[in-house]
Amino acid sequence: MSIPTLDAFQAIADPSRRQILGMLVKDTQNINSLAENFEMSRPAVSKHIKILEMAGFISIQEIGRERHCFLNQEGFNELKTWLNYFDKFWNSKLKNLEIVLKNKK
Amino acid sequence: MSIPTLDAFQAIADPSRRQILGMLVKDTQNINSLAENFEMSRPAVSKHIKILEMAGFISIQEIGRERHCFLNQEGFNELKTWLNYFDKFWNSKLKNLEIVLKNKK
DNA sequence: TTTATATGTAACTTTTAAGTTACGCAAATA
DNA sequence: TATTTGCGTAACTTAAAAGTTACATATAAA
Repeated sequence: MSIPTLDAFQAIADPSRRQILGMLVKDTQNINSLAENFEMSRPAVSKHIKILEMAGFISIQEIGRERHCFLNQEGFNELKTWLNYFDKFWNSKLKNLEIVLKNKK
Repeated sequence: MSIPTLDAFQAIADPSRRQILGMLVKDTQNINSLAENFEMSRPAVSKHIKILEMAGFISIQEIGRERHCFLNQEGFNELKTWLNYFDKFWNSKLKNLEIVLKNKK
């Protein structure tokens, strides 16, 4: 785990981290209740959460000694922006096809 | 590099691989012309391309001894599907807010 | 037909990521 | 106030990813 990355793409590369995000769709959860769902140790889950937080996928609200995790749209938006860039490509390809078909007529 | 992964999320985790995808937006390119843009060796680029292909981000058309790479929508769609799942979450959060505001009036 | 080009692959090294255990510390509870 | 709970972190190990060089091979060009 070592140094946590800030990169959104790397953050979601790990299946456990995607699973954590999936769990937070339903409820806000603290670190321990998230960790209960995994085979791995709590510190391991804790590190995953740190990576997700730094990459903008989750935010954490500290309530006493507990840390409540919830989804943060930022990270997701970063991915969307990237995907949108390629959508322009598909759209222009589609347009080219239309032009070709039009000329054939 | 070793065994190429089939996972779309892992495929785009690597910055060089995202760069390769970016290069293919403009033109279909063969392996060598893609490799020219990188500091790393050609075999390294070749392996990245294999991973991108297996994850459904690019397709390859063999023309003689050359292999022409172009974007494939499949991989991108896999990511979109994943993101859409979370969009439901944001939408329901928004709806809850609307209900709260409505009740306040 | 010799040579150059475009590639894949195997064997290896290096780097990085992911996990572990052992600890410390502050907040809640008994 | 002693104890339990909910964490973070450091030090370490293991596993996987990313890169390298050295080859082999098929196609194209001289």
